[in-house]
Formats: sequence, C-alpha cells, structure tokens
Amino acid sequence: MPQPRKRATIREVAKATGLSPAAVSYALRGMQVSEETIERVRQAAAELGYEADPIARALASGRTGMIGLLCGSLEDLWQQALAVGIGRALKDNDRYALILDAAGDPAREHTLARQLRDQRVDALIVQPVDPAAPLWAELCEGLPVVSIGDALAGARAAGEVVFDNRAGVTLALEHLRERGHRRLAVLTSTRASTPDRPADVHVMAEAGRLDLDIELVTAPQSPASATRVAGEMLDAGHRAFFCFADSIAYGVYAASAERGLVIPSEVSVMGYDDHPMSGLLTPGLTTVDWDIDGIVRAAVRMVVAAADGNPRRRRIVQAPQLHERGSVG
Amino acid sequence: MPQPRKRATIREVAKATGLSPAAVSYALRGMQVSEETIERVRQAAAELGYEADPIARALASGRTGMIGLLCGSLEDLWQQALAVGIGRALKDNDRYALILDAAGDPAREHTLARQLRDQRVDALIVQPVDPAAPLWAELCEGLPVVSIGDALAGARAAGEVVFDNRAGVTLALEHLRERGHRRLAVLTSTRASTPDRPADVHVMAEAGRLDLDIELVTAPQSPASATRVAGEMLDAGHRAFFCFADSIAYGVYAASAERGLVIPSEVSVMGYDDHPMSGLLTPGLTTVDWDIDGIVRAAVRMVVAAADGNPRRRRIVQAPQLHERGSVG
DNA sequence: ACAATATAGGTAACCGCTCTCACCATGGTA
DNA sequence: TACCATGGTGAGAGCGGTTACCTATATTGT
Repeated sequence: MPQPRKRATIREVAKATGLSPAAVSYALRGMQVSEETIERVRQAAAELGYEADPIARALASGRTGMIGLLCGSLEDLWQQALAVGIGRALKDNDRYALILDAAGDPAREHTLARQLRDQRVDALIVQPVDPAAPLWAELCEGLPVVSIGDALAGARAAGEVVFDNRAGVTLALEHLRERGHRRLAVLTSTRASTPDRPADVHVMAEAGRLDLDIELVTAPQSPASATRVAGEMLDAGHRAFFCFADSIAYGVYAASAERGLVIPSEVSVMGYDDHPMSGLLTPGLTTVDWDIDGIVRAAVRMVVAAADGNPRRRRIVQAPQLHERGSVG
Repeated sequence: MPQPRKRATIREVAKATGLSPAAVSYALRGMQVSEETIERVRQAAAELGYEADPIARALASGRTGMIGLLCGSLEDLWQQALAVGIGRALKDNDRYALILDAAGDPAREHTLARQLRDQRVDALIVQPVDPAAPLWAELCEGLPVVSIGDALAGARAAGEVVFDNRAGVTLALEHLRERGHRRLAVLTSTRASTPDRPADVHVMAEAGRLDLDIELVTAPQSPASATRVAGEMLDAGHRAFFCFADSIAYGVYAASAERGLVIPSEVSVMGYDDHPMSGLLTPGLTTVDWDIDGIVRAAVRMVVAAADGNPRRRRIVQAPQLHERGSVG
C-alpha cells in the first residue's frame, strides 16, 4: 500500500489559484503563460509547499534531468576518483548523477545499463567493461551515451573520450627498458577485460619489439588483494613491475615492504592512471598520467550537451604522459 | 517530446495472453494467479521482450526497490570505501543503491535527501554531515532511514550505527601521550562539521585531562589539499599529528617526505578510520580502526530489513580499536 | 444436494504530471 | 464589418503500471 503522501499535488495548486492543472504545470516551468499568472502560481505553490513529483514528471515527460554514470569497477581507486570528479562537475552544471558500479562484471554492466535507461536518465556516461558488447548499439538508439576509456564498438555514441592505451603501454615499457629492466612482471587489471584484451596484446607486441621478457598476470584492482599477487611475483624473483592500475601498484609497495625490499633500489614499480594518492607515497609512484581533470571536463561537457539535445558526437583521444616520481630504479 | 518508446507495455502482453493487464501484473509478481497462467505470461513477456517500466511502477506503487545512499563527503577515501562496500553488499542482497554525494555541504545534503525521498527509494542510508538538522525528523516519517556515524537528533531512525568517537579520540590521544608526545597538531576534518563539533570538544577535554598542548586546525579531506595544511604545521615546528581522517594523514606523509623528515623517527602521525590504503604505506599508518566490514554489514542488514517493512530500530555503537602499525615514534 | 468458502481473474479507478489540441479573447488588417 | 493571426488558457487523454473491489467458478463441509 502506498504510504500516505501528504504532499500537495498540482491539482491542489490549480484549485487554489483557480487555474487548470495544465496552466499550473506550464507556469512552473515558465512556458506559455503570462508573467502575472506565473507569479500567482509561484506564490500558491510556496504556500502549499508544493514541489513537482519527479517520478510522475518522468513518467509523463520521459525525461528526468538526471545523468547516469556507470562505472566499470569502483574497486579501482582511480575510477573512484573519476566518479567523484564527474559527480562534482555535474553538480556544477546543475545536473545530478546517478552512480552505479558494474563491479567489473559484463553481465552486471548489461543489467545496470538497461536499468539506467529505464530510469529515464537523460544521458549516460559509461566506462565500459566490455566495449564490444552489442548492448551499446541498442542503447545508443534513443539515449545519448558518452564513453570513457574505450570506444563503443559499432555504436553511435554521443561522445567518446578514449585513452590511447597503446601509447600509454609503449611509454611505460620504454621507460622501464631505458632504465635497464628486461625482465618484467605485468599485472593487468580486470578492467581491461574485453574479450581480446587489446591492451594485453599490445603489451606482448611491444615486448617483442623492445626485447623484453614478460610475465603477464591478472590482478584484482583492490590494493589489498593485489598485495598477494605482487608478493607471489616477488617471491618468484621478479624485481620490475608494470601495473595496469595505480591501485595494483600500491599492492607491490606493500608486498615489497613486507619482504624488506626497498623501492626503487631493489624493486622497480611502474603504475598506470595516476591516482591522487600516488604522489603521496614514498617514493612517489612513477606512472602514466591521463589528466583526470581534463577527462572529467570533456566527458561532462559532452554529456551535458547531449542531454540538452545537441550532441557533439566527438571523439577525443586522450594522450598519456609519463609522470616520473622515482619508483623506477 | 517523449522519445518513441518501442517497448512492449503490459497491455500488449495482456492482449497476447488474452488476460487483463491486472492479471499480467499479478502474474509477473507471482501473486494471486495460477501457476499455469504465470508460465503463460512469462512466455509471452519473454517473446515480446516485455519488462516492467520502473518509473510507472514507482508512480503506481510508491516503491522502487532501490536504496538511497547519501554520503557525507566522497572526497574522503574512507567514505569512498564505505560507499563501495555498501554498494556491493546491497548487490548481494539483490538491492541496488543510488549513490549521492553531499560533498560535505549541509545544504546539499538537505536537497539530495529530499530528492532521494522523492525518487521513492525504499530506504535511505545516510552518513549525516549535520546530524542535528530538523530535516531528519521530517524524513524519518514515512521513510526508513539508517544513519552511519552519528545518531540523528530528534528523529525516529530505522537504525543507527554510531561511532564512539569519544572513545576513539581517547584511544588516539592516550597512545600519543604514552609515546611521549605532549605537543600535538590536531587536523580535524570537515566531516565532523556539526554545529558544535562534539569530537573537537572532546579532544579539548581529553587534552586537559592528559596534560596535552594542542593546536587544532581544520583540514580538507582530500589528501592533496591536506598536504598543504600539514606542511604549514610542520614548518611551524609540529612533529606529532593526530589526523581526523586517514586521508588527511596521507597529507602529513607527503608533506614530511617533501621536507626530508622521516616517519616515525622524526615525525609521528596518527590517523583515524583505517582506510585500506593505510596498511600499504611505509611505515604503516597507526590509526583508529572502525571495522568497516562490520559497519557495512550492520547498516545493510538494517536497511534491507527496514525496506522490507520490518525495521529493527536498533542502535549499534561501534567501538574503536587502536591499529598500531608504526607511524608513531 | 446446498450453503459456505476459496480461488482466479476482470473492472476500473487511480498515481501526479505533461502535452496536444481546441477554444477564446484580443487587436490589427482587408 | 468580417477575418485572421496571435498568444494565453482549459479540457482531457494519456504515460505504464498497481490495487481495491467484485464476479464467476471450483472446492469444501455437513
């Protein structure tokens, strides 16, 4: 049984002002009515404590004013930072975000994405776990989608901020090579879990080019669980790491400390993504930096434009930058 | 203009099965209809690709199945961890969370809380910025609210997981005192920003009891900005810190490193909240631990029960624990 | 065999708002 | 004087479900 809603409805406001509900609706949104009527309605609404019901509004108009944000995996600190940044930026645009977490699971991503569409979000920002899913093509029909990270395969996205991961990988591997590391442990995250894992493929290709001896392992993104994997690699004799997320690199720090190994003299660590924390560690984590503020701004600008009905349909390719801080010896 | 929704409606399913819309509605929710009919409806729904529209459902029933999560300030890493944990735990309960961020602003908290209510969330978890706001009393009428952190003043909450901050403060200050620190810089967070800041008051009281010389400063919760404040205190000669959030403590680490000061031999740092990262630093951050998993479990259990209509109305007082890791010399 | 009770499903009134469309004053134009 | 834009306004039909209430039919008790 619906709980007793004591709130005023638009009909009561109509009655109070002697207007029709329709007129009130228009007045409150400042359309098609005279200034005088608007003022009268405002007054009455304030007195009755009337506020339009967003659910009813959504049902009738098909719009909500909300923007969906579907994160790939909030376990990753960088993605957390991204989500928080986007939330704040949207707030500055008088929009508000509905944040959901796919938890790295393509099936869940599928479910939640449709759920957001059904919630009538005006637009969607997504950091796809599986950018190749047919889902996206379906979703992009009738809902502006802005993707961050990878481009959506075969879908007409309303905007894309893609990371040039090939360049990022090259940057990282070349840096490690220059510093004299030939044998590397590469800890990839579950985030790059597209079917064929293009980033991993590129890692292998670059390894060939640079004459590197690589062991590739999948690690969970949470620092705590990454510590275990990192420990195993250290015990196996690895001393140089390329981690596909800064939060994984934190695990290498912890595992090294546990074993009394010093970074960077004994162990070298390279991160990826540049989380705000990375500069605070000792030594600072050398990492590949994606300009998180720029990404946030670009994505938000695109999504707001799209939600307002004028999509830019632009693709911005984000170039990586090597941020050297001293964790590679 | 509402975009063309090509989706099947309940009426189409009714037509296809030769039943009334009502019967279909019941069947899909497994009430009042025969097994056979249910199966028939399922079949037809699957064929038509029918899925109930959550908005329409919410409008008619006043329920959504969603649980609102209103965070005090997602800038704080600990609160991020809490939010992620709650999100996952709710997922395990087949519930899904709508996450919003008050950004430490009471006014925003006010707006968003009402917005969540208007969104018809079945229940609300809140980490109040201002637990004394009259808002809560209003909200608790007709919506189960579970609060984490502080108790809601004058409101009938559906559950409370309160932190015994007095005990936590005492624990921290006594530890620092035992280790021989008499002059302390206390960096409080904006999180405890209730009008009278009870935690701060207690700090001063305990300082008196323990004969401590305290300087109390407000610091932003983001590590990067906390670094600046910490630096100023270091430059002013402070060498012992009590930080009211681990993320602030990270700032002390960074500021110390910048100045070539070594923790714990030259600088002592005490945190508060035990973020997952804190164990990964070198040295590990000594902090006051709140058993985040326990909090998540308790809050989620309460909120799910309340959303299902059987509120427990319990108050759990969370006891702090000193987690010594070596950052206090 | 007949009243009493379940049980399945139909009817129709909502939920609170938006939006199309028809209507009605105006005042300017032919 | 008749005619047409013009722009404010009201009526009413949805939006896509849910639910209280009611009617048949099947089941049960005596």
